[in-house]
Amino acid sequence: MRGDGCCDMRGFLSFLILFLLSKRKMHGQELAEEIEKRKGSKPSPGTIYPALKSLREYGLIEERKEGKTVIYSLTERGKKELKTAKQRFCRIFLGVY
Amino acid sequence: MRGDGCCDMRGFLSFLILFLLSKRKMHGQELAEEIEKRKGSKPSPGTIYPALKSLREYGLIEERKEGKTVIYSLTERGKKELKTAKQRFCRIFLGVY
DNA sequence: TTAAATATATCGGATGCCCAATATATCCTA
DNA sequence: TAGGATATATTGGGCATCCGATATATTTAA
Repeated sequence: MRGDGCCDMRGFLSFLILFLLSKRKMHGQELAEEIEKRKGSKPSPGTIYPALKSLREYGLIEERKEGKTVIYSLTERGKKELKTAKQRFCRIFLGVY
Repeated sequence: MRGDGCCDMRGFLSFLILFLLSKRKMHGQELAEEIEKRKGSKPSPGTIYPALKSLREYGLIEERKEGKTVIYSLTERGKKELKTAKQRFCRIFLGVY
């Protein structure tokens, strides 16, 4: 339990990244800003890049280098994984609007 | 990232407990079973009771001993905390149905 | 061609969720 | 009044998330 009240809710970052990338492909900084909009604080580089690396290693996202930035997008496997993760998510939090 | 796919989603337990107790007061085992229904696996005693203790120490839930069992319910502060946690939750996961 | 700015990436460590094992207490049954 | 079943509780530790600090690469500005 941390200062921001109860309910740490750690462990949702990868899920959120998959969800955001399913809306549109983005590079890391864009992702960090989208997350900041939602949760109030911007994830640090030490948070966002290891998470992206992990998702890539699991074959759920792929990268395309484009000059300075790297564009991340979902793989087919990532889309499938997001779908089942969503179902799990919805069953767990059924009724929490 | 763990075996059950991506998206660990740990750190939601306290939140879920507050939510479930807002529906009806329960004792620990009932809570564990409700959580099992939602997430598929039953939290172990070493998970559920420390979580309850923590929530009690933060003044978010209160206990009433009743023979063998202990009935847990939300305090006023717990209700308030749940409300803001819900708002945070909904903003973070906006669009994830 | 420096210098600053931006993006990506890694490392070490703090935090705390969660579990397995174990212990205690109460209730029920024979 | 034993013995089993159920509920509560604690302890120790594993492990993933997440952050701060630091490093590298590319782009832009001067």
